[in-house]
Amino acid sequence: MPCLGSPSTSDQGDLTCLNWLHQRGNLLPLQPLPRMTPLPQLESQNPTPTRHPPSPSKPPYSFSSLIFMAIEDSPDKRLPVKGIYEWIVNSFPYYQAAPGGWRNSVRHNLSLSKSFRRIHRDKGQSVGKGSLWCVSPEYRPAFLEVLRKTHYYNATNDRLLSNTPLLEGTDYEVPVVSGTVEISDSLSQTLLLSSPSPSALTPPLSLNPVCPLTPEDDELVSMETVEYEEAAGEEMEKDSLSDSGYIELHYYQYHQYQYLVLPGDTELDLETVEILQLDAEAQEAAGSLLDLAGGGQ
DNA sequence: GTACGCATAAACATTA
DNA sequence: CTAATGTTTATGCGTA
Repeated sequence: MPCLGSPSTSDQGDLTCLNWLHQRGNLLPLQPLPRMTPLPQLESQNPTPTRHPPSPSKPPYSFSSLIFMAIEDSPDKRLPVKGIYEWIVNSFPYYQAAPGGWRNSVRHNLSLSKSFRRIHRDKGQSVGKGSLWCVSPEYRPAFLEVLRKTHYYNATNDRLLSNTPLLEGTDYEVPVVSGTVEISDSLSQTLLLSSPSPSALTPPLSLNPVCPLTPEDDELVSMETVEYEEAAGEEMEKDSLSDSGYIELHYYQYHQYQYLVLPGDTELDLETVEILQLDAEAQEAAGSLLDLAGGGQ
């Protein structure tokens, strides 16, 4: 599905689209990152840095945002912890020299935040330790909003930033989204149109689940698999059914209206969908969305 | 003063 | 056993 909102005519969805985010060069600082203390291997490659303070300062992004960007920047929209580490280190040299505690913070965020979901690796594909992590689709708009605000703050406060200790000497501005930015095919499939509601907290029902819980992806636990295994009485991951990926898989968006299409073509309005999402999360391992919908099918 | 979000540290359990 | 990973608790700080 193409990016709704007619990219050629609409600027509205630009910042909610991740075209700028997906492009490594756009996501990351366009200029070499300044650093406060020399990083030998990098300094040797760039012996004459321009206008650089000696050391990289801390990026203006929270750990949650960093994790989000790392996952979003991955081809499959899912990363192991190690992959998240690597992305952060590669993207923000601050963390190359930073004490190791930030890795603890990353893991802490992954575990504690409802924004991220853990996916068990397939046994056959289990190369390396641990699980893969993805972004919960319903939290993606909030992340985008945070990044957008960070972007605007940085983009419109250059002078202020230069006087702000936290950002002093940094160039972490997320580039202004341009309508001419090329969009990869895979990303264009996941572009979402911002909700008509101005509220960033309103889940704007992405067109595709960012957390790729697609049935055809045999590396992940599809909802069909969940239902099957639950029916078979096998022990399931605690919150797998509360994963709104089931809902997201059936999202369609028609112009400004969004519907949840339940199996059986039952359409619900946005408000009902949101209630259902909340209920689904509150009632983890709830047996049936149809039951939540009030008898349903 | 309080609540909240975030960062950080640490202890502990699990797993490859 | 070791290291990586994952969970949980505690604490401090800044901000609304």
